[in-house]
Amino acid sequence: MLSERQSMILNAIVDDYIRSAEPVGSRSISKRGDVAFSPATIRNEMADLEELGFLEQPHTSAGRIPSNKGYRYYVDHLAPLNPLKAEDLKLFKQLAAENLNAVEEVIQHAGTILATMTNYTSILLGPEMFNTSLRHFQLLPLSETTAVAIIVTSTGEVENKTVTIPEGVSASDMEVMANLLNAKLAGVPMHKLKARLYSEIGQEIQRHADHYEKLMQLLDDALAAGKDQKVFLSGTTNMLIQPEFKDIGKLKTVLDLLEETPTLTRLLNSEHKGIQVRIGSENVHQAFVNCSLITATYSLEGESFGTIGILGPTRMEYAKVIGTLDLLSRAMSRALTGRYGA
Amino acid sequence: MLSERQSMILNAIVDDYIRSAEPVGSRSISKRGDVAFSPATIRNEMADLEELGFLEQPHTSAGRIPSNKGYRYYVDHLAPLNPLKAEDLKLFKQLAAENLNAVEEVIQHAGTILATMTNYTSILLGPEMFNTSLRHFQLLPLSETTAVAIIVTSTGEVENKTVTIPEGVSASDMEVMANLLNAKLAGVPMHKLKARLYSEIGQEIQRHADHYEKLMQLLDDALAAGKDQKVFLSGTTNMLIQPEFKDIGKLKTVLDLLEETPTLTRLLNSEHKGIQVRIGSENVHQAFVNCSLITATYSLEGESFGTIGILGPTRMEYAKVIGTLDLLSRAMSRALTGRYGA
DNA sequence: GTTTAGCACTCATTTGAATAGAGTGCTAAC
DNA sequence: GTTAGCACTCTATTCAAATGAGTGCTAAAC
Repeated sequence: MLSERQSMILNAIVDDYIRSAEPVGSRSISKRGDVAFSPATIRNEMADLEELGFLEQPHTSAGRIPSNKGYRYYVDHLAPLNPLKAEDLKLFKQLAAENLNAVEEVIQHAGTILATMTNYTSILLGPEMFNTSLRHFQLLPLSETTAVAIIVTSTGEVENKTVTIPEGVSASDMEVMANLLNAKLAGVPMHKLKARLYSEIGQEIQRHADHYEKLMQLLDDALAAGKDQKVFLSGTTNMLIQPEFKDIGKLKTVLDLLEETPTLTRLLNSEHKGIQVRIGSENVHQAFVNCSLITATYSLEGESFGTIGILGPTRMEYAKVIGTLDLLSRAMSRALTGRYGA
Repeated sequence: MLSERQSMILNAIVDDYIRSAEPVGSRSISKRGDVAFSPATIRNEMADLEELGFLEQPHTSAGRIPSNKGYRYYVDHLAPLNPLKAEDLKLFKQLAAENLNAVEEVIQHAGTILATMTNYTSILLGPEMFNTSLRHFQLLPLSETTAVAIIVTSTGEVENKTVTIPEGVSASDMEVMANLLNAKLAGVPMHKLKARLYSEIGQEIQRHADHYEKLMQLLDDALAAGKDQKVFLSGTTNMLIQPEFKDIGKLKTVLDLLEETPTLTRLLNSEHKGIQVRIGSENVHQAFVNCSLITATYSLEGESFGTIGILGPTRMEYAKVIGTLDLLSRAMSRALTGRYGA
C-alpha cells in the first residue's frame, strides 16, 4: 500500500511526534539521518501521505501529525519490537519474587508496575466468573433479620453479601442449606452455580424444608455475591501529565469515565485473546476519542482469566506499551498458573 | 475583636468570594444592600481588616480575598446555619429508605450523596477496629501451602487474607484452631484480639499441638486481616471544576495524595468528635494548603465509629458543607445503630 | 467624629499591530 | 526523480497603548 520511502517517513513522523507532542516538519525528518532525502522530497511525500489519510495538518504552516489511520499503520506495520530496559525487567522480577499470596494482590501489584513503567494509566480486570469455581459457601446469621453470605472461590477470592433472612427461616435451616450447598456444589464453576442450584438443590430443599420459595430466594440472592468483575486502576493521575489533557474539560471526561466501573468492565472485555490496540475513535466510547487503549489477556492454565490494559493519549509509546503488556500478561499467567494450577 | 461593621463586611466579602472566586471590591459590597455604607467607608474598613490579617490583596488594584484567618473567623462567628433545600433532604431520605444491608454499602452510598450534594470530594473512613468485635473466624485450606483466613466482624464486615501454611501443619490442625478461636474469642473487640490470642489461646494450643511457634505465627498473621480502616472516595473529579485547580500542577498534588490511602486515613482520623474544620495551612499536609477539609464523626450506639469528610478549595461553601455533614453523620449514626445496635 | 464624594494613582488585563519564525507548496534547475 | 530557491501562509511572540477595576488619600459634608 505504501512505498518503502513513505513507510519510512511515516515511521519517522509518528516516532518524532510521540516523543515531542509537536507537529513535525520536513526539515527535522530530513535531519534525523534515517531518511536521507532533502526536505523538499519529504514534503512531497508528506503531502501524499496526508492525501491518503495517514497524516493531518493542524494548519497550513504547521508540520504534520499522525491521524488515527497513521497510528494504525504504525502499530500494524512499523512499531519496532521494543526490548525492555534492564531496570524495567527488574520490576518484573519483583512481581515473581514477592510473596503475593492472593490473586488480587498479584493483580494490584501488576497494575502498579504497569503504571509506573509506562507513565500511563493501567486498568486491570479481575477474574471472570467463567474461570473460577466454588470452593466454599457459608451463611452466617448476623441479627434476627440479616445474615452474611460468604463465597470462597477456587482461586481464594472471598466475596460476601449481606442478605435479609426471610420470615420464618431459622438459623438451623440456614446451616442445613449451607451444608447442602457445599456438599453438592463445591467445585462447580461460578457461572453455572445458579442453574445447578435449581436443578440439584431445589428438590433436596423441597424435601427438607417447608419454606421452599423463600429459601431458594435467599440462596439465589446470596449467590449473587462476587458476580461482577473487579476493576483495578493505577496511575490515573498520570493522565494529568499528558500535554493533550492540559484542557481540563477533556481531562474530566476521561477521569469521570474511569470512575464508572461497569462501563470500564464492558470496554475492556472482549472475546479477542492476546494483545488488542484500540486507537482514538476506534474506541466505542466517546470519552476515549483522544485516547488509545491497549489490552492484553492473562490466563490460568490456558483459560482466559482476566484483562490488563493501558490507557493513554493516542500519541502513545505503542512499541513500549505493547512490549510491556505482552511480557506482563505472560508473567501474570505464569504466576497464577504456578500457584493455582492443578 | 471585630466591630459589628467589620464583621458584616468580612462576612459579605467571604460570601461574595465563595460565590464568584474573584477578588471582591468595595463597590460591590456597597451595592449588596446588607452593608449600607459608601464604598469609601468600606474601603477604610477593608484596609483595617487587611492590616489585622483577615483579608489579602492579590495586587494593589485588585479587590480583597479572605485569608485563612478570614475564613476561620467566618466559620467560627459568621457562617449562617444553612437550612438544606428540599431536594437535598430528598437524597437523605433515600439513604434511610434504600435497603442497604451492609455497613460498607451505607458508607459508600453516603459518600456518593455527599459528593453529589456539595460538588466537592468526599472522603469517608470505615469502621475503626476499636468498635467492632469478632463474630466468626475461619481458616480454609486452598492448596498444600496456602489457606485463606476469613474474619467476620460484629457489623457483618468480611475480611480475608491468604496466608502460607507452615510446614507440618495439617488441615485438621487448622480446623481445631479455628474452632478454638471461635469458642474463646468470639465477641472480643478486634483491637484486643492479638493480646487475647496470646493470653488465652496460647496455652491451649501448647496443650493440643506440637508446632506451637508455627501455629501462633499463622494465627497472628491471619488476624492481621481487616486491620486497616477502609477509605471510600467519591467525586474526586469534582476537584477539576474548581477554578483554583485550573493549574494542573496543583491539581496533581492533591489528586496524588487522594490515592495514598494510608496518608488519608492518618489525616482524617482525629480524637476530636463532632465537626472539625481545617482551613488551608491548618492542614498538616503540604498538598492541602489550598484546600479545606471538613470532617464529622459518625457513631454506633454512641461509640465513635468512623469519619466522613469533605475536601474542597479553601474557598468552600462552609455553611452548606457543615450543615450537610452534620445531618448526614447523624443520619448514618441512626441508620447504623438501628441495624446493628444491641 | 464619622461618613462620603472626588480624584489621582496603580496595576492586571485586553487589544491591536508589527515582527519573527516555522513550515509549506510550487517551480525551475540539476 | 530529486532538490534548491522562494513566495506565501499562518501561528506565536512581542510591545505599546488603551481599558478598567479598584485603591488610598484628602477635603468637604453631615
